[in-house]
Amino acid sequence: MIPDRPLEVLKAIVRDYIASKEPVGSKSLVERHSFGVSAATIRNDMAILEEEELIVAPHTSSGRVPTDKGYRMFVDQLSEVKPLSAAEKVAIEGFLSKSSDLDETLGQTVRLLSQLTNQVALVQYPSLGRASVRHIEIISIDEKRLLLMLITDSGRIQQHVLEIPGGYESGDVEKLRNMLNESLTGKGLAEVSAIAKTIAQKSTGKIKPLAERVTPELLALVDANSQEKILLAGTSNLARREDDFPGSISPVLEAIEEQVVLLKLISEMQADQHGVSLLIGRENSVDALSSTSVVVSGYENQGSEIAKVGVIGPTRMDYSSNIGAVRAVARYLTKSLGGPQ
Amino acid sequence: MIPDRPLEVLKAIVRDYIASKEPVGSKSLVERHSFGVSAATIRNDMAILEEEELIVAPHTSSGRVPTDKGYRMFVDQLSEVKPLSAAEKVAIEGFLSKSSDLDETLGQTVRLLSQLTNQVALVQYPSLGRASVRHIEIISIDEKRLLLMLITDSGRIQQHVLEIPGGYESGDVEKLRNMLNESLTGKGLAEVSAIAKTIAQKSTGKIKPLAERVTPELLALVDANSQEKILLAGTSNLARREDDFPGSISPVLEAIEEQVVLLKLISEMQADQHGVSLLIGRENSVDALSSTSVVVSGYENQGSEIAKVGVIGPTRMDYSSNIGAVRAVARYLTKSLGGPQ
DNA sequence: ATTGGCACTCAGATCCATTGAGTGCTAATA
DNA sequence: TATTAGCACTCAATGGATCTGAGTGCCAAT
Repeated sequence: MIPDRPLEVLKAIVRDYIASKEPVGSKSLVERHSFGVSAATIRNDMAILEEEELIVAPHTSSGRVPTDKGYRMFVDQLSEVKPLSAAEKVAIEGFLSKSSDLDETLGQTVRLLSQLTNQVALVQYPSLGRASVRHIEIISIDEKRLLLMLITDSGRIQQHVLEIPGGYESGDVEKLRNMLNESLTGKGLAEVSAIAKTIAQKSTGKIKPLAERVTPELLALVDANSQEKILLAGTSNLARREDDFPGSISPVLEAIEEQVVLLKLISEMQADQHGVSLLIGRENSVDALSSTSVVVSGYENQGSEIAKVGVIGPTRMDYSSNIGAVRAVARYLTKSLGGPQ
Repeated sequence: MIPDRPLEVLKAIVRDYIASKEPVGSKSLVERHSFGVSAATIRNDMAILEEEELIVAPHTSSGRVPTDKGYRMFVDQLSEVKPLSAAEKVAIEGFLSKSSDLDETLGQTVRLLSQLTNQVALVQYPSLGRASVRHIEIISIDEKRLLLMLITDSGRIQQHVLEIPGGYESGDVEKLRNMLNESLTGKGLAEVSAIAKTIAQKSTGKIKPLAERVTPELLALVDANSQEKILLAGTSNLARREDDFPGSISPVLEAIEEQVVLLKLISEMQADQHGVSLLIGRENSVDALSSTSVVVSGYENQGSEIAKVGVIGPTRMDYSSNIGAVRAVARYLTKSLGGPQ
């Protein structure tokens, strides 16, 4: 539909605009790229692009700026993403090497990604939806308090302190723990609810009150944590690009801090071509984020995607390297979880 | 040293400036407050204040703005802080009522405080420095992996997954756990290091390799977590007050995200008069934070201060209500920890 | 000690002319 | 038919120049 050279012109416009932040005109275009044609010809091509709403002129007579649609075409045309530099690879490897628990890993990942891209990085905690129980533990803290823990196969650990006003006997606790583990280990979280209830009912004698105290808390734990969660890093990177946002950045920051919104956004995204999915500008439904783009990729554990990791920044971002970084980090994260975890 | 009326004038200037963001002049001052004297008189008073560097004129002939020193005098004169509104009290009580573990409590606290004050709120995790061991737990995750947990008396829970390439026997694990708990429960974290080492040495037979694998990790756990930690919320509140920062907010945001800097800052602060301590503008040593003020208060567990909670915002902030909110939240937090925890 | 009066200052708003990068169109050219 | 040179036109941005007004500092009078 769109001829070849105009497409090249679009790419050049996007690249120049990303680099300079200035609307780019026909003259500077022929200077910086060797199209082998004159500025007038480029102008004709630009007329086509404008016709297709891939670029717009901010003011009647100034250079052109890519529209969301223009950026979209640009990234869809992107045949290969910018590979990471050696230094960046070293950074990733270095971080990968330390095996540690999920919390630490995700915390480090998100900071790493934000430094790599100079954008706001985000990582979603593995959703408990598809997870299954690896282990349930009940630990005595003191005479009247127990710590209930739920460990899932994705490595996520949830805990809650519960008080037993009347105290408890450690033998009972152990029995209950064994009962719970026997019937729940390996089960999907969705099933926990039903099973745990029958355990509470079936239990007899001294254990019964304890079981009736503990199982609701266990359900609350499952529940409270099928609640998704996102880790953010590098918010100040957004502020540094202040002038990429019309008016003020504060609504943008507010929207980003609003986990629910972000979660909805990224969970609806489906990976495309490069294993990475992105929303450009108004492609996302959140008004405050209309001048930002989101780049995410899924990361996996045991072969299936468990959550997403990515960055969010101004529409005028370096898509190529951001896509590269997000993809790389997602892969390494997958590897990292597959290994020690 | 400074006569009465000029002091009143200073207070009025601070209040008006906080409310309006406009440099305040003698005329508007006599209009809005009933000093019972003329503008010319106020001007004389202002000359005194300027002499003392409590106020400055941004431009040769415009109204005056408080200096850091002026704000300082203002808060030191503050006899009583603004009490919380009924709605705010309800909010705090509501949040207090849910007993939950430390992570949740702190997370909710920091969000609450940020909403209450419309500032960036921060809460420091209880420092492990003075904490002592409440319980050590080792949980089997699967054949080759153990989860090591350290629970301190402040309720902080630390965990780390460790791999035992050669596998282990559950009996050994239990023995080791008992040994560790017997000798470490109740001990201060500082002592853990020495004691744990002797345990590793004294242990014999089958347990020895396991002990030698586990104790270093335990130390790492103690170590990694005497590393202080801060929780932040409401970063966008800073952005909303963009124009209170000369140039750009981004260096401010960067400084705030830099936990180390923040930690150093607040750990050096000593509570004064209202049980709250504050750093105003350049009173703090971080350059990027020269136009912000920090308001913190300590919160306690078992009678001694374990960490700090507070807000950070532009120097031009409503000190009275922020001090009130921080103090209230610190108290409730103390109560909340004293109760369920 | 306080006040009215007055000359003075200076940031900010408003207006205007200039500049120049960039456009769209047309007629000529390959 | 595609490309190009040429040209008139547009309009944001820039830089004075001028005006305005809030606010000051000072002095003489009370």
